[in-house]
Amino acid sequence: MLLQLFDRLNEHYDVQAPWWPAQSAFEMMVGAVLTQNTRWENVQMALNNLRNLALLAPATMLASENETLQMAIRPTGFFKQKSATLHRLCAHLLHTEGENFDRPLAQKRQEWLSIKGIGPETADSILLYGYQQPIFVIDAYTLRIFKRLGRFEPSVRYAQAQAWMMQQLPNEVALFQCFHGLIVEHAKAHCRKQPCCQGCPLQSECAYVD
DNA sequence: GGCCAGGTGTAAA
DNA sequence: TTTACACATGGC
Repeated sequence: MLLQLFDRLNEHYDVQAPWWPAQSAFEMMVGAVLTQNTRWENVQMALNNLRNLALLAPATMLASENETLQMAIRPTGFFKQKSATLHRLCAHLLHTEGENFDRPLAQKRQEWLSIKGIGPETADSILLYGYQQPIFVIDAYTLRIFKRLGRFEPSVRYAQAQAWMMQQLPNEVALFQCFHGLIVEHAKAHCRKQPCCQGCPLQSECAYVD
């Protein structure tokens, strides 16, 4: 049934794995931090600033002055916290450069979660889109849509929602990437405010309000 | 002018 | 363990 939902969305939106809009893995990771509780349009402004300043590489970003970095990412809000998180992210990347990726996925996830400013959604996004690891990303859109569909309890937790999704899906990176992308595109197009609206491909299933 | 956005960390109940 | 709140800018 979850795959049916995937098919339904897939018929309405043009989403191809890996979907995440970025020119490099590092840019993807930076975007994941910057989009925390922030519109993607604002993230794009910040990414353009960083690109113009040649800061879209771990070494140059780590070497950048905190004030420079803060000015560049200001459009995304929370710029003091995020600049510190980005510097920690760069340090982690440079420190673990050249390491083999043979450790269990759960362990790699814990390493990312240990970085202050990187929580479950950001860590899973980095693993799925930056490292092509099979883990499902839960975001505000996912929670909202599946609550409305009556699939999630109103009080559902991140780990619970993630386990529920992954139990029902084949463990495939491209599927996880595509499905999450479809959820985001669908939410942006149809599920911002109202439970449902004209042209919503999930209208027939949408019976719940937040 | 008020509300919201692809979260996270911290403190208090 | 769960809930409340701060963090901040830009667009509608």
